[in-house]
Amino acid sequence: MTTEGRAPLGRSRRPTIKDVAEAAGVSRSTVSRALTGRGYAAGEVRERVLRAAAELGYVPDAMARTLKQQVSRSVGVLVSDLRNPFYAELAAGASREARERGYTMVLADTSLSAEAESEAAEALVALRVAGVIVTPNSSAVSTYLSSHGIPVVEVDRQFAAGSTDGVVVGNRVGARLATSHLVGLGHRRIALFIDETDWTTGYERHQGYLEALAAGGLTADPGLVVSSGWDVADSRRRALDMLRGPDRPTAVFAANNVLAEGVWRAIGELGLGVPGDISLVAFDDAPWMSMVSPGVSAVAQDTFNLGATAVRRLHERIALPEADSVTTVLNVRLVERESTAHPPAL
Amino acid sequence: MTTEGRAPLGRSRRPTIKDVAEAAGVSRSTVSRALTGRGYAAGEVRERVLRAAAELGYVPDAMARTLKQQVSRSVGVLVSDLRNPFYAELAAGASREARERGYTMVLADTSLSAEAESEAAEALVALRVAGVIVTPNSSAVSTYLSSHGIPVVEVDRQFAAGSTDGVVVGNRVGARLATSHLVGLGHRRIALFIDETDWTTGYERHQGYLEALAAGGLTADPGLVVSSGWDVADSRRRALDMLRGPDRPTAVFAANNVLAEGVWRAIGELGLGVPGDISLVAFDDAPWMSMVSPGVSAVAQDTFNLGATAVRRLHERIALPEADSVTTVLNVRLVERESTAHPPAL
DNA sequence: GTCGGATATGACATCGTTCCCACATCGGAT
DNA sequence: ATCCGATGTGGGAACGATGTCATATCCGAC
Repeated sequence: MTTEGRAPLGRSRRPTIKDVAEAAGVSRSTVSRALTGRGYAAGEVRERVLRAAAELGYVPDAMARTLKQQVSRSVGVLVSDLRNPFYAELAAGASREARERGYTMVLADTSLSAEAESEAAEALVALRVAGVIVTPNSSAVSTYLSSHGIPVVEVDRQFAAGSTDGVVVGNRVGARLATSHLVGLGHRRIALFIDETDWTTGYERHQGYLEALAAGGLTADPGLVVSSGWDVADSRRRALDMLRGPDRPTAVFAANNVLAEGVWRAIGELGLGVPGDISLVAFDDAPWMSMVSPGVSAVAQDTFNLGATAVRRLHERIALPEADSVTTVLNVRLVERESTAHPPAL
Repeated sequence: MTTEGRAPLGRSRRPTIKDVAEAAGVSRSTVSRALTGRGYAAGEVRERVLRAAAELGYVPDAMARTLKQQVSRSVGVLVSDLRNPFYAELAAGASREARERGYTMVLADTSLSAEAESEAAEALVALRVAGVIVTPNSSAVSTYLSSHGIPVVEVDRQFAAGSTDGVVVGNRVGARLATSHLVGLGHRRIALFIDETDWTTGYERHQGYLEALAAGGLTADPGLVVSSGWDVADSRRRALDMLRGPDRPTAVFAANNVLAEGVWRAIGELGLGVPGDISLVAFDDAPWMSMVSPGVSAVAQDTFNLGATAVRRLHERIALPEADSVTTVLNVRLVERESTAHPPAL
């Protein structure tokens, strides 16, 4: 609490490199060299500096450093919806990997809105982040960030394949796996619940579904492909409609965990038996799927790893800005639980 | 792609305020005034500047600005585990509120480790964030950050009540609510699953449990209070032990969603009926609790709002650094589902 | 015709770092 | 004695923004 020296150190001004220099009786340059390890600093002097720094509780100003060096140690992470366990886990993976590589993570939840996404992107440009990983809602983000010279990695889905790096999962394979599983059990009327087919995820999963049907010698019935909105409420509503209607399917493949939740709730409300009346398989293995009874079969993706891999890719990209862009595809696997069985006998 | 002027603008250097100034034919000062709106700028000039800035795609460097102004527009958010829906939702709430108030969010997952927490805290000091909200693992963070003059808000649990702000929920009330509910149904052997009782959350929930027992005229049996580890696996193991043992309880109150999951799984594995053989109520209403059947009764906290409120509190604190510290307590409510009923007849 | 306020703009120091350069000292070789 | 490389250290100019201050011009009032 005692005020020291002539400068109004007063209550508490953060110590700067200058304060450390004075305390150690050397110049700012020397302190910088001693602390960063770049350039000469005699053993005894280095020790003195380190001691002074520790004593003052000196923490170098990342802003000033970044400004001078023109490279930041922060990466931006843009995800659609942290409340969805998929994105939360992806962010968790990114966080761990970022920490391990010495990056801090600037995160924004873009709420599936293109506007929030642009705003966030601009903030990241202002912060001069070293790179960004994003689950894009449009092609605008990647374009915008790239135009500002910021490396981008698109995760989960891609809008700018070819011009930016991507880390995705085997959507087509996964969808085929899930659908084939149903076909193999003898189902012939298999519905697909999907939110959009413009994004790569939706498109690929739809394709995988169709491929599996074709491979099983089934003709695809467009009436069985339900374009749902992105939320549980809408999915549930549409599932109720479909399951109440005539000629209902004997199995449903839900293209993501949110849609699966809607379908699951609808099934429960209608008092239908799973898998007795209807089989259900989901893309993306959310925690609840292993908690409910019967457990829901699902295509599991290593979401945590998806985030971690994206940060690794970004790190490499930052090191080699001019290298050709790469899309990494992570494998998925089908987790069979109790929600899938033979269709009911006629 | 054409190189312009004498300076090596070359491929792409980010435009600075100087570039805008030259393009608009004015000085840097004028550009600054025109863009920030602080100080004079004639209508025509302002327009010219804005146009030049837009044309160049100029985005002010937040680093330089922060360095000069000595105040940043970033807040730090430190959470224990993004994979836990509780923390994910808290982060989501913080994110939305941060965006609304014009802050960017620097987030770190501290993995329940004190070491990661300190590291992250130091990074936040280096970044000169305007403030930090944290779900603390120890008292060290708040102390450390405060000593560097950074405002802190502790969320969910408090280690530094009195000296820093806090935003928590009515833990004691909630636990009493849950336990009383069981007592009211006629249960006399009610187990408590809890991970630790050093943190305020654990302590208060334990107290609430005890109070409810006392109010119901029951004597607390220490053998019914299970100190579990923090993960599902351990909780499950201990639940198996207890439920297999003699004289098992007729009801369990799990002090958080992770413990509840362990207990739920154990019950399922043992083939016990809920609520026929055993009633279950949880603190913290995780998504799966409304998905499973029977639904799990739970003390619901508005977790999203918890994060949002913390950011609001932080914002106020930043504005008034010297004001007395405040602890905000959010209300909880008991959501009754089907996992709680009268104890089995003897 | 000069004064003074309003209106506008630019020069320049500054924030906390880094790092290029100049410079100092020293021991040993010529 | 002089020169040289090796070993250290400090001075000072950046980085990109802001904001204070000085200054320039104009207009109307005395």
